[in-house]
Amino acid sequence: MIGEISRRSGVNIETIRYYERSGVMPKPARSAGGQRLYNETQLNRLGFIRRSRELGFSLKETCALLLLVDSGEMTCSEVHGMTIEHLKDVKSKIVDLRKLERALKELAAQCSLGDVSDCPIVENLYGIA
Amino acid sequence: MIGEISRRSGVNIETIRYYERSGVMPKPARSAGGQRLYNETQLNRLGFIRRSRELGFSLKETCALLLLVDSGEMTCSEVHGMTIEHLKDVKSKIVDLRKLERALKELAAQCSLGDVSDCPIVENLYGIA
DNA sequence: CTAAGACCTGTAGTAACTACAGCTGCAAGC
DNA sequence: GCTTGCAGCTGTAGTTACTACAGGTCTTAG
Repeated sequence: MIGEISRRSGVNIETIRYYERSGVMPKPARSAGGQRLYNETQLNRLGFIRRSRELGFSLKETCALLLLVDSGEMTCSEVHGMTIEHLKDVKSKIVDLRKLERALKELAAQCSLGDVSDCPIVENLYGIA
Repeated sequence: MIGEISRRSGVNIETIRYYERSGVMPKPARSAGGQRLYNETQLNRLGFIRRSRELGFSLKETCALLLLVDSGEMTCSEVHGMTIEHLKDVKSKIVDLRKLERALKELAAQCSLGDVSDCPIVENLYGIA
C-alpha cells in the first residue's frame, strides 16, 4: 500500500505516484481492487531517489544513476564522474550566492533606516546610483 | 517598440510581454497597428525589475517593492527590511549548499574510481553504508 | 452493514520564464 | 503598387518537481 511505503521512505504519496508517471519508479503490482502494492526492492529504490534528490541531483540525473545501476553496467568511475560534475554546479551556485550576499549587504549598509522615501536600495535598483 | 526596449533594458521580448501579463509592467500605449509603444519611465521600470531579479528577489517581492515605490508611501526602513529578509534566505541557501558540497566531496573521496560495479556512492544512496 | 479512512484517476496549479504556430504591421527597394 | 522580409501580435504549451484538489472507489473495523 502506498501509504505505508510513503511513511517508510519519507516520500510524499503524491510524489510517489508522480515518480511512477515520470518513469523513475516502475509500475507496481496491484491488489484485486486496483491499489498499488510494493515490496522491499521498491522501498529501497524510493530511498535511493530521496537521498539522491537531497544531494541536489535532478530527477533526470537520478534517473541516469538508476539506469546505470539497473543495467548492471555501472562502474564506480562513471558514478564518481557524475558526482564531481554535480559538485561543480553546487560550487558555482555557492560562488553566485556569495556575490549576491555581498551585494545585498553593501546595499543594506547604505540605508538611513529612516521614515524617508529616499532609499539607496531603490535608487540602486533604478540604476541611479 | 518592444524590440528597442528589450535591447536597451536587457530584458527578453517574451519576458517583457510576460511581465505585462503578470501585472508587474503596466499595459503600454499602442500604435495604430496595435504594436506596443514605450517611454523612458517604462524603460527605467524594466531596469529596476531586471536588477531586482538579479539580486534574487522573486517577482512577487519585486512587485511589492515597486508597489511601495509607486504608492509614494515607501520608507527606507521598509525597503531595508525586505532586503535583510531576503539576505537571510540567501545566507541559509549558502549554508545548505555548503553542507551539500561537503557531503558530495566526502562521498566522492571514497571512490576507487575503478571499472568496478562496487561504488560507495551508490551504496550510500541505497542506504547500505 | 455502515462509516471512516485510505486509495484511485485525471486535471490544474506553482515560479518565471521560453518557445513555438500562425497571423499582421511596417518600411524599403523595385 | 507590389513584394520581401523582419518585427511584432495573440494564444497556447512546454520546462522542473512537485502539490492540491474533485469526485469517485476500496478496505477494514465495529
